[in-house]
Amino acid sequence: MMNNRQLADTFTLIANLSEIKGEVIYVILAYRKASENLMTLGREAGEYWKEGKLREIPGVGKAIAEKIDELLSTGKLEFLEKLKLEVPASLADWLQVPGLGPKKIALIWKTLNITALSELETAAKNGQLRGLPGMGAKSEAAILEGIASLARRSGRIPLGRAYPLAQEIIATLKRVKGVVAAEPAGSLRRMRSTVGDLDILVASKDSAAVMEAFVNLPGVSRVLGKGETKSSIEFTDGVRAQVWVHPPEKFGTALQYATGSKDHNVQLRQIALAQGLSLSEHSFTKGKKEIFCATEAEVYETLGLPWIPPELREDRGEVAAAKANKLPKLIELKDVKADLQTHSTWSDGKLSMLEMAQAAARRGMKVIAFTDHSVSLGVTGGLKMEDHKKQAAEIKKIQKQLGDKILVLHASEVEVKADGTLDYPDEFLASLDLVVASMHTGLRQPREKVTQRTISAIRNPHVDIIGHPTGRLIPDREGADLDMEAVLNAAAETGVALEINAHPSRLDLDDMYTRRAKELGIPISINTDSHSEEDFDNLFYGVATARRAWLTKDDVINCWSTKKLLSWLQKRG
DNA sequence: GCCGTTTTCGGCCCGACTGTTTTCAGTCG
Repeated sequence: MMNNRQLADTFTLIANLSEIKGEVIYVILAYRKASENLMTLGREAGEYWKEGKLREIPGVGKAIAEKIDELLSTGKLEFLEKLKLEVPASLADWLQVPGLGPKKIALIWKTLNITALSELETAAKNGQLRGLPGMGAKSEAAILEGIASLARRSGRIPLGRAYPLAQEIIATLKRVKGVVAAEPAGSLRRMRSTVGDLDILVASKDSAAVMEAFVNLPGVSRVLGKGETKSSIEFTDGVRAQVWVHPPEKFGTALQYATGSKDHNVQLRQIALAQGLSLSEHSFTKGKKEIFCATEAEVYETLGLPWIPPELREDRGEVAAAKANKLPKLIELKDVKADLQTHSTWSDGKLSMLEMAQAAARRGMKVIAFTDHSVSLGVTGGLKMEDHKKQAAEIKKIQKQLGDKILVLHASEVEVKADGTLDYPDEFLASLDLVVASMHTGLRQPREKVTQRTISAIRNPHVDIIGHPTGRLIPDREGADLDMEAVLNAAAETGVALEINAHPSRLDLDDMYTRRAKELGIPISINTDSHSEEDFDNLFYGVATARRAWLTKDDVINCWSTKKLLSWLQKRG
């Protein structure tokens, strides 16, 4: 059965081919919207389908519901097959080329009768594109450069790489004379796990100076555009960045606009229109009157709304919640008091337990659990059962040194083996303070098998937390093909906690599934999985993911008082 | 193609930038 991602890809393909075909734009937008909503559903469309409730999925009406039904029943779609006969599917790849849109693609395809990207490249090299209506030598060169940059770019940029890079750029821009403020915007500010490019917003009256500094940043290979309010660049590694410059008195509307998401902004504009206001990145206008907002809070206030945190601005119900004054009080970094998955030199960590505990304490942690790997994960120096006696003795010793600065828990990240059994027997697991069960191998098992494996770990009464539940690695590896609804239901039943692994290459569970987990009342645990001191700083990304999932500090066991956490662990056995 | 405290029909955000235009179309976010 097709999963949400495959369904979403199908509708994106329909949208792309329809666009090249020249279909009315709103039909295309509808397919795109449905595709996006499927990607961020948190629950398989197949579940809705079984219940006969496909149309409850936002953006899915009669026509798209019928198409989903056909895809889920037969795995095929007659409509798409016919569409491919009209517009060759390979043309959809052309849309990935920066600077090439549906109109030009259709023009080139129909005039030169070519469909492969390689043919397009050859045509451009041979000078066959100049001379087509509206195209000259520059368009031709831009397409060639676009194809080359496509090859350089490896898709979306992980947040863990994008965020520090953006901070560097911001630090440089803040030193430019006249700059009052500089902030990340776009999906970067909304803290999505991956971003397409880096968006940065600057407040200054002297736009030219900022643009000059921006296009001259170290490592810039191309300037894609340079204007008074907006410029964009590409670095040698293919990463793209974009800056907007607005005067300080317009910074609020500009930051709100540039942060998005697009759909969130559409909602705000509609509220504005209902009040007779028009909202742009520059200001509100009412007839000839213009209202400026220097801060974002003023923008929302003008609309009669409380300020909405950027992580929520995905058009997933946040505007309605704001209207009803029911926005959650989101978890913050300072609320986290415990790190329940860390590694020391006992397995593959770089520092001793004492050094790790001290580093965690310096960051305000009150509890740290050492979850060194279990025996079967040989490459990590996994611990045999008898090793744990020695580790327990060392914990006793360092606890004396640490005093009441931080409480050290003796734990283990126990491997869920390919056959679904855990690496240690139950009697032994019962003797540990805390058990995290994780999968590192056999992630490509068939859906049923890998799901059953996870559920059997969830059902083990000694397991407290399921570590990085899907095993995804950003941006390289998709997670296991889990039946997530079954996994979440099992977790809700047993009360086990699911982890948001804070490492930026994991962020697993993701925001969508975490939000679904919250709906089902499942406790969440945010852990850094630290192997070194710097790794503790990744907590920031884990908390951001939790915020995107609408979590409050009560939803996260790492924020509980030590007493409450220990009593929860004790009850679980 | 979707959707509804202004609509079951008529809307659906809109401004900036570039290139090929001589007043605008295409692309992008």
